[in-house]
Amino acid sequence: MHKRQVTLADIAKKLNISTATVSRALKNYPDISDETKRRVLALANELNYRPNSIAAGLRKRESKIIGVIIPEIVNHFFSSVIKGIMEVAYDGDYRVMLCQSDESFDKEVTDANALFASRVDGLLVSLGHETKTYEHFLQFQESGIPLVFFDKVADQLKTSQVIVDDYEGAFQAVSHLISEGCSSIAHFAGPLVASTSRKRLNGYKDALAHHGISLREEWVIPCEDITLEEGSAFVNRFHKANNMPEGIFAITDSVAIGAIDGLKKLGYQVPSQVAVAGFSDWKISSVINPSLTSVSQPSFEMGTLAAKILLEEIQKLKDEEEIEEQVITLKTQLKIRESSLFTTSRVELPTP
Amino acid sequence: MHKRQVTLADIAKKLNISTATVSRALKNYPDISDETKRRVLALANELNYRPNSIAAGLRKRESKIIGVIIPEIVNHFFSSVIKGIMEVAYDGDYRVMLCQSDESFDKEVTDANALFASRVDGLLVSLGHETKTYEHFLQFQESGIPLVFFDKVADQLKTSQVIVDDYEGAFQAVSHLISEGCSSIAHFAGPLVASTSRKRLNGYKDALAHHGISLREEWVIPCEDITLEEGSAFVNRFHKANNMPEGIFAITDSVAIGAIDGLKKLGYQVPSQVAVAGFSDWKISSVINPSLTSVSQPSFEMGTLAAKILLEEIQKLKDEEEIEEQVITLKTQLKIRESSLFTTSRVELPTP
DNA sequence: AACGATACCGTAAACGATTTCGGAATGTTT
DNA sequence: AAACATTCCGAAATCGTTTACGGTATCGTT
Repeated sequence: MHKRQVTLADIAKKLNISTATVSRALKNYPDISDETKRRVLALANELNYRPNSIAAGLRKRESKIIGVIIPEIVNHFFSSVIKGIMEVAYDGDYRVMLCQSDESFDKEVTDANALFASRVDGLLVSLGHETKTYEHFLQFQESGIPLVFFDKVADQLKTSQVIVDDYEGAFQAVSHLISEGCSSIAHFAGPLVASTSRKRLNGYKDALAHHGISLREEWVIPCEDITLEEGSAFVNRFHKANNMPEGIFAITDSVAIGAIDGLKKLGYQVPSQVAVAGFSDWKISSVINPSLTSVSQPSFEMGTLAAKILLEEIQKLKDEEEIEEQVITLKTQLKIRESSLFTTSRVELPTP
Repeated sequence: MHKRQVTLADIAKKLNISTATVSRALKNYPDISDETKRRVLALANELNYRPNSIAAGLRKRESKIIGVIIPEIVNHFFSSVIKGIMEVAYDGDYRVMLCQSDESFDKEVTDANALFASRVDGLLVSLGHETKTYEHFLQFQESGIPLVFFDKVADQLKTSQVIVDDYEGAFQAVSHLISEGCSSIAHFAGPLVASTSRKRLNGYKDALAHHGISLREEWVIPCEDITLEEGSAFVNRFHKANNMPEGIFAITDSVAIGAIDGLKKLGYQVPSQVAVAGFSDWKISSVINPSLTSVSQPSFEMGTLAAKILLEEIQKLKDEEEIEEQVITLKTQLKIRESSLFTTSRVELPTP
């Protein structure tokens, strides 16, 4: 094992005082004389004493750690959320234990158990696609450990949530495509077990209905991996079927960008033949060609907000105050760019 | 505070045995009778007992946590590295405590101290730009806690490192631009305190020298934030000075993409008037227009490798074996795409 | 009957910090 | 001088698990 590290007892012994006094001196308690404080501080500094927060955690029954479970970290949206979480955690003097479920239910369960075993003071979760049951989160609720969901949430559980208005965002994006002249719009959807995917799909459907456009089931294709490749593959499929819509609304920007790429390679003009809109507004989406119309989600704010709510609940728990669950819905913003500016130079497609 | 959670003592009392026996039964020690094990397991299950790894950590003097410090998480390269780290950690039954220094030296120091206080069993670090001194990492070395650097490393410290061959990658990229016909090449460099930035700069310089092209200092501009905007701003600066090079080698893809965007807006043809190459090979780089030539770094492998080395060192420490520092250099791969395919339709620029 | 081997389990001391309770010493007030 | 307040500090319990050490009971062996 490692070399023994400096402890309170080491300092206490050298100064011929008790560990209690050392502990209090270091924490600047009022009932320790300035002289003693000075001596303790000096020696602690000299010996390079570092408090052992594991020991403190055991005694105080708090770890100063918050757990985070997300489906995937290599993802602009989630990494932004995490950044937001980490900033708030840092300011509140909390550490972040990060787990990636990799969209696997088993991993999510294992991670939840591991975080519980680590006695995190609170937990932030965005669910994976496979998750349909929530027993692995019950232990937190039963033990009274605050739990906040964000983005992909568990509606069945009574917890705080921070989500974006996926429905409204999708509705706006599709309405925009329609107002630009698209009379037929396909949707490259997400895996429909995800709450976000379902809400976007509903927004898509309702926008069509609202504008009197009938839904065609074959134009709703759910992605599995949500990749550039899928976007490309789907437009190829349409092309082969000789059934290309005038607009495409994709579950996220990667799929939209893949679609644009596929369309270009097939010889279609974007947006004059097929307009495209995405979701998430990746940094990159504004500089690609054509720049991509997309629904911007406040990912960083989602992270800070979720973390703030969690820390608040942790604090209230300490103070034995009542916790009431909050559900916060953040507004999206439609960023209109070249990929959907349809009317400028509309080119008729051959009728299928 | 939270509700009391089930402990070994609870189980022991109910079964009228000692906590020691319960502990051993749960860990399947051979000197506990099957009957007792059965009863303990059954009750533990019924009460939904969860081991408190904080207590275990204190007693065993190991936390089963590895710390990770990176400059920035909203970044494809780093998030991929983290993904690699987390996979290895997961398989080795370690938890990951993640800190983001935000390129701030003070935050890096605070994070290092916090991770030390949490008694992580090992630490993985990629340094921030501002870091010039390394005292905050000495405590780990002095306490014998394994420390592995990756990407942005501290050469002054005697630790294992996993890096990519930035020099060679840059050399290849610049040589490629030259072979495509660029007789003048600018470099949008990174902050030169970073080891990676310096190596890429050296690769750039040596490639020029190797091909008999003289270096022009005004064509080496160090970025500060490494953003799309900087790439754009720099080409604007060249344009205003009426001094546009035939090729641009950017420290990373975001800067390259920003440069391409800026060039387009200024009316330049890419690559026929100005060729561009980036570094990192972001996912997005292959689908933008023109697709971006870039040096691909094995980020995921870097993460898995660094984590594996760290876990090995932790294991060796336990077994009291000798640890010898390894320095592993991963090869880059030049992905040649449209943005640098110069010769096809070379257009002369007006002489400055 | 005496001894050793084996199987099974308990005692108690760690791990390092925190905190409750209280004690001693000094000063202050009546 | 007695009573009280204040200042400063220590003893010891505590958090929950692990583990070195030892103890008892049972059985087989000679």
